[in-house]
Amino acid sequence: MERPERYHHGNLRQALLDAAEEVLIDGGIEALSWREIARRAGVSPGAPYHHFADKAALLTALAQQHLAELDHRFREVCTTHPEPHEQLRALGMVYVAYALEHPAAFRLMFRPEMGSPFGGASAETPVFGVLLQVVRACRAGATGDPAETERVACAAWGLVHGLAALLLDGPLAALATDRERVRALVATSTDRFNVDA
Amino acid sequence: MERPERYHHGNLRQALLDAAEEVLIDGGIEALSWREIARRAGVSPGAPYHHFADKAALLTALAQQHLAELDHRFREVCTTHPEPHEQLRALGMVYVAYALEHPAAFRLMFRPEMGSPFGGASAETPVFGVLLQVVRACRAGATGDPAETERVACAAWGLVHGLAALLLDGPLAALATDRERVRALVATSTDRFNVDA
DNA sequence: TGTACATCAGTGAACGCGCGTTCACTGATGTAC
DNA sequence: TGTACATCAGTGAACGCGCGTTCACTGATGTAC
Repeated sequence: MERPERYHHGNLRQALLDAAEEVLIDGGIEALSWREIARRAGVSPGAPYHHFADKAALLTALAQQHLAELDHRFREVCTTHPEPHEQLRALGMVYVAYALEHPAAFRLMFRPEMGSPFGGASAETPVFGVLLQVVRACRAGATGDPAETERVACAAWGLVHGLAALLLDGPLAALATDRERVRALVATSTDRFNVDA
Repeated sequence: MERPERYHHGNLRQALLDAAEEVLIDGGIEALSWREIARRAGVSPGAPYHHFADKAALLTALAQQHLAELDHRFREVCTTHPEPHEQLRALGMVYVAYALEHPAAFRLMFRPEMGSPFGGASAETPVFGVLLQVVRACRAGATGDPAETERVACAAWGLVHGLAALLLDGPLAALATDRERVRALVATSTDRFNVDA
């Protein structure tokens, strides 16, 4: 926020990302213009080009930053909960909570023009990688079809992602502010989903 | 498409909606500008104002048109399948299929700036109304908590909505073209979700 | 330690663009007598 | 059936706007000697 009043900002790259985050919070995705971001960072509209090739590059970087944070929270969940089924339930809660906590950023990650910052659905994919591991742990020992395991992981993701999406921009928006009802909805959802082989 | 070459178009309102649908198909939501829609309808940029208050009104009407179509398909499913659990499975398939068939329109319905054309999640809500009815039928006879029934319906919606969203704009996009794998994924998802009381 | 100079990271004015919307207008249509 | 006229549904030029990006520039920094 503070104007630099000088050349050589120091770390304009991160400052731009922070400014973009601010814009995202204040005005949503609509407000996310190159010029507005530069304005917030207290810098001329040409300056960002020294750090990002274009607007898309900046937004991609921002989305990836959030993705990394969500991945971090996922891993945390796994260390604080011992049992895989418990982990799964907690992951769902964390996922929906993150979406409600950072609505605009969450939407940004799934904008069609972003080209899916996740990059796919494999064990190496951030966020999904953790989910897949936990689903595998739930099904460990059983002689299940690996393809089915993957489908189950995708379905589990779909479940919580759908809840998040409906709460943010869908007909469940009215519920989003009631933390307890959201909690109950997510609990019902995950409890009724059978991961086991 | 055909230029009118005359005043008094006849049914410009629907022609504009058709043109907007075309734009949506060809260029996605990004391309959906007021001027482009008028251009496609073969009409000057001022003309649409006789039929829609502004751009938002046109887009809302378009979204509602799709919503009505999806609702129609939902009701069809209920008449062609006798058993509620079967209906539920079929509804999931239809929902995801509609999203993949009309990707841009599906996205449009859930754009935050659209203010959710659904309008909520009650028995009167299009699409969800049918879903709720079917979930109730699945749980008929049991002495379940009505609030739980509603949560289950929301969860079921979340499940298929999430799958659709991940297939359209998420990490499952690569799967979207493989109809058989999509089918299997949706089947796994719904089969593993327990609606019963 | 001091100086010369290349490089880096900013400025700010300017570009062309397509946008949504307005407005005075005009031709076609429908109605009253 | 013919005419006068109000109303409806278009035209197309114009508005101001903010946008992403470019560009010649300039001040600050770091390095070599």
